[in-house]
Amino acid sequence: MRSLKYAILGLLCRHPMTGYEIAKEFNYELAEFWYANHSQIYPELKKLNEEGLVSYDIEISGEILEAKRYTITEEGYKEFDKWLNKDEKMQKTPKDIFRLRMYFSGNLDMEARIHLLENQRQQHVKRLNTLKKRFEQYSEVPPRNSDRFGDFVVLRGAIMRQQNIIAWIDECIGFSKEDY
Amino acid sequence: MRSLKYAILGLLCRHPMTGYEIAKEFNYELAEFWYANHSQIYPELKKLNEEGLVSYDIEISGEILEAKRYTITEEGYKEFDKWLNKDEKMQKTPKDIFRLRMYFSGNLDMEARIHLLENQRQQHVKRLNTLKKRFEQYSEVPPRNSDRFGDFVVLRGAIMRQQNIIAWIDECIGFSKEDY
DNA sequence: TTGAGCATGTAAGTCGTTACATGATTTC
DNA sequence: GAAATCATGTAACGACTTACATGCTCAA
Repeated sequence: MRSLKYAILGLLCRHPMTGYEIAKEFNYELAEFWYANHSQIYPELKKLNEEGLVSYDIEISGEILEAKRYTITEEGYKEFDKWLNKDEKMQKTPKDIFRLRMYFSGNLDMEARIHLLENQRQQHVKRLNTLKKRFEQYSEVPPRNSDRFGDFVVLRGAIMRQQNIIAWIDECIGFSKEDY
Repeated sequence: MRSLKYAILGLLCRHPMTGYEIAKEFNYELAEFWYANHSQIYPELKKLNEEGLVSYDIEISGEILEAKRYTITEEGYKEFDKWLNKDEKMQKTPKDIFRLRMYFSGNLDMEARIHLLENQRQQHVKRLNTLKKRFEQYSEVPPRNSDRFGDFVVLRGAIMRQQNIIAWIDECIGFSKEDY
């Protein structure tokens, strides 16, 4: 499916970037729904360049240190736009190790089960608070044709997702504590 | 991490199964949070057998057709139990192509964006209805030390997750339609 | 001068998908 | 007799992770 290809092209639509900057982006804002390590990004950029979808200029910092600043080409933009407009089948529900564990939780006693749930809950609450903090920067919905609109809706989605997981965990804790 | 290993061991804790049956399970109930194809399962079972975590007996249907029915060993159960009790770090948020698309939706005009959202919404509603139907079999919460308890909580989690995604999509549609 | 961050790359290995490959049994 | 389902396996490829490998720049 070459998803990484489109993730990179999409970022380059905004403005030219180096591989290093793309990697940072993939480990901060985008990390809510996409990520990649530099070891995947550099080869992909090389490939995109060979395919004529991006080009680059070399920038020098100090005396020697080189950085390749990549720009999307006309052809690259066309391909990205085609992808962006394409209807897609809903993706398979993602694998979730914690849910797998809960699926098998009949093998656990009450204390162990609740311990696992509380531990997971705590981590998700922490995550949620980070997201909420980041959300504070938006005093209103950004213009819908701006880049910030995209940032805004996925951040909102990430918050809702976290809240939902916490609600589920709370239900699970409740079910585990009740006596039947 | 060998997650597939533990998914298989967990299933075999319930009762002995053939590779074919495991594959079916991974494409029906478990599909809400785990899945694997037979091409991954057969080699894994072979490996687990070599490691002494499972054993098998050969069953014959008709005249010739052989099936290997796998049973978890004492050692296999011990390893599974150790894994099940282990606290785990919250997993990275899963990759989500539709969210990636929405992140870049500033490049789309209103009609195109809403079209994508409506299309996705429809698929998620359909999925939700299937899940709700499956949920009807539970008139009450199953005993918490039974296998059905695990089935129940993950199904409940899948329903909540679907509802949440739909709520997010609806918000996105709302934001896209408003005028600023 | 030392450490954090900038910057790029490759290699080995694991995980997962799709396709290839074969054949038996049951049900209509 | 045909089709669906049972049953098992391998091969090739692509996606992703972890580790290896190197060297520069800037600020404290």
